[in-house]
Amino acid sequence: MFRGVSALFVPHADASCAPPKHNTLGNILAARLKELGGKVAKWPPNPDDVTHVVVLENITTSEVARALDMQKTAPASWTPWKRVVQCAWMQMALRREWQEKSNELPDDSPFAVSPPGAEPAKRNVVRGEVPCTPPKLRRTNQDARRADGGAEAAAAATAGSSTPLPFVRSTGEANQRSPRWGWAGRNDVAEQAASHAAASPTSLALQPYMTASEQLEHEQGLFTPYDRDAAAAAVAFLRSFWEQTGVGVADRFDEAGAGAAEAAAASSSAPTASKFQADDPVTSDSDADDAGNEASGHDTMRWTNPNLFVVQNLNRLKDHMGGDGRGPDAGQFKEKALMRAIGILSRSPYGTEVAVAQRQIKSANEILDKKHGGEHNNGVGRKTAEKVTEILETGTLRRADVFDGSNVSMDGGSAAERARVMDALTGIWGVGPNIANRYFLDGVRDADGLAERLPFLRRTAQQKIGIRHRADLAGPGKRVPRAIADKIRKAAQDSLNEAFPGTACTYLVGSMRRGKVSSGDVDVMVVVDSARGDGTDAPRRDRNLRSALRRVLEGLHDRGYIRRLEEALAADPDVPPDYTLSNSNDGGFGFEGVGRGHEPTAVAPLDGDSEDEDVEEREENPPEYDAVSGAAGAGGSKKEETLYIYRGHDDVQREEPITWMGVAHEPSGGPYFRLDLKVYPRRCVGTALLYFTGSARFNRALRYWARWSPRAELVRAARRLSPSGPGVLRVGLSFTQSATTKTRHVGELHAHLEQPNGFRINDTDLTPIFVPKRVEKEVVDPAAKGRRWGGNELWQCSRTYEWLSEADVFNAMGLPYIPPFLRNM
DNA sequence: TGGCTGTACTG
DNA sequence: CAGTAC
DNA sequence: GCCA
DNA sequence: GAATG
DNA sequence: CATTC
Repeated sequence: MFRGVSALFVPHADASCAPPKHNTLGNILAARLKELGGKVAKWPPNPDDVTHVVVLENITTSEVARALDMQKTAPASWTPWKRVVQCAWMQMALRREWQEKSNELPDDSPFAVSPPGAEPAKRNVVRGEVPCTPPKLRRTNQDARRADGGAEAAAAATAGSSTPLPFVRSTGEANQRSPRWGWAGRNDVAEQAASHAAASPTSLALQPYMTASEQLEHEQGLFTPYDRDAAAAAVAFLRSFWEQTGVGVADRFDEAGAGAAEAAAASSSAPTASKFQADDPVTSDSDADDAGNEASGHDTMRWTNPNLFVVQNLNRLKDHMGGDGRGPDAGQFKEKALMRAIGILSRSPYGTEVAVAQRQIKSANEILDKKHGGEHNNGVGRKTAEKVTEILETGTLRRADVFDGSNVSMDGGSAAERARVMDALTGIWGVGPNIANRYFLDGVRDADGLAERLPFLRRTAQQKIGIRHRADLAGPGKRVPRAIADKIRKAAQDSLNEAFPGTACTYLVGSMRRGKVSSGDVDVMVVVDSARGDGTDAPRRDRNLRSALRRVLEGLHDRGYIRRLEEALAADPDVPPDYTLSNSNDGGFGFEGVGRGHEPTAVAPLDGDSEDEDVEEREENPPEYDAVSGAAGAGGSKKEETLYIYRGHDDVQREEPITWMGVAHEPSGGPYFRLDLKVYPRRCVGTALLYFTGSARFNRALRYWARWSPRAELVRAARRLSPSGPGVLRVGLSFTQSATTKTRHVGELHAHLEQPNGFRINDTDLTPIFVPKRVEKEVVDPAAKGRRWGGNELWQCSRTYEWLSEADVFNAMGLPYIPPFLRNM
């Protein structure tokens, strides 16, 4: 097709104008171009050898000229212009070749780059991504599809909440639903447990709060009973800390706990209280992590909430606030702020006025007038209050109207359309707000539209899987029933038992462990006890965490739950040419998913003493166990003076957690769902379970509280755990760069430490932290370029602990054990 | 004005 | 790094 | 958006 | 090509 | 990934 074409690739306007390298879009295109008989012009180019100038970005010809100038190419020789076209043209040609076996070059005029002097086209495209104008053809197709979708949606709307939920058993479940704890009061703990037991046939009758996986814990002596009231109080307390919201509300746990418990009990006496369960684990169609949505004005809100109207309006606005990830101006936090108000209102059994009286939400005026004598507003401040006032007074929210008005246009389409498209696109696994936004600006309107472009997009493995299974995975109604999750867990356990009897244990975690009867995905955690078994310290391949994961995957494959990569590709009739080529990362396991850490990566010198080691040599001669165990996270082997970082090498003992995220379905067929596997060493079962059980909000609340709340008990707990008192320490410095905080050792800080005053929690550790107070000496590497200790950095105890149960973790923090089903925040 | 959980991985 | 995910 |  | 951000 | 070494 490209015979006679000699293309010069221009990377992009602000690049250094080096020829495109590696796996860039330019390279992919260049490779295909050569395959199809074209030529790729060398850089710097000889004008005579070039028939097309292909730009990887939507730039003007003058910018191209500037780019060429920088390469010392006489601009004069480039006039008159050859065809300067967007790379989309080549992509289109390639697609045509692939789809239609066409032999003709497509018309390039729609892809011509605007001439010098013309208004530069808007740069609404990621570098290297398919730029700008979508081909006409697809636009009409889209219109057709959109019309269809609209009709369906309308039909669904008239039918009420009858949208079929593919994964949820259609019979029975609705009738098993019962109110849960929380607003409804203390008895509901028991009720919840009962319904939980009903939902989980394998639960022990005697201990109704145990899920199947807890039963397993119990058998292993890991389960700890709990004090129901204390746990409920602790949850109420932590909840008040949800993301900074409740800071200062109560400094003392007991006071706050008692107060909250009281409030809960009081509200339970309200006649209609049980109607307002925002995230009933049994009832809810979505995970608790989405709470707020559930109370939204959509068809999930079946009960009558006096605040429904206000909530609906706030929610309309919230839907347009979707975030820019965690960036500095991330809408994430605005969204969260709105959700706080929405949550308060939707949980309240009273109308707004009553809620105001109860201080569940302050009245707009009150907030505007004063600060409540120092009290906090539950994180609902001026702007939100104004919005509530507006809704109450005018019956609508202008800002939301503006967004929702279909005639309001913004880059790439109307605001209302944007919200819809963003929803559809972010529903794809691997596509977040930023990427979705780019696609929107790019003219993509739905997942199918994105799928059409897939061959010409450099995308992550996740996104490819996400797109391939978009029909099964996307959308709010797609849920996995507990029974299937149980089967998967059991299959995993069985596979391990066959291969490595007695050394590995599986848990069903995620929302399932919190007692939900269905979930958006299946989370299974594997714990490998590498030390158990033959009684020696010697590493064994079969105790390797990675081996365990491989074994689980193979077992799941043998039983028909997951596919090998080849099977997935073979089953897909529409596999585009480069679908398999680029950057697919399956973790080296060969199954349809994204594995983590499969190649040995780095051998870095420790303390800068030794020369760089040869990675390949190390691979050929796997290091002895002693040398490697240090690398595995136990503190480094000073003897070797080299820190080995292996990403899951089968020959070494690997003690770092390993994950696999992929898709699975029932052996008999049926829709695919997301499956997450994570393997941990035994020493962190407790913290790992805590993390992987969630909920996300619970984790955030807990971590935030543990780190920042200078509660006496917390400090005492930290001191109890900490091996050393105050002293002079050397610490690294961390700094913020580009909206993310990086820790890098750019210097040393000699400071007096006070007692540890909090904890830092992650999925492998709970460590006491110190805030260095008086700085004595600061030695900063010039490379730090003036960056200094910010004052908020923490020194973290380097000692590692064994967290063999969740109860240990709670204990260490001075918290009562909080059972999983109470963690649905 | 900076922080809002903490971490690992891709491309 | 920016982005995504858990 | 809210808070310190 | 590996390392870096 | 894009860029630098």
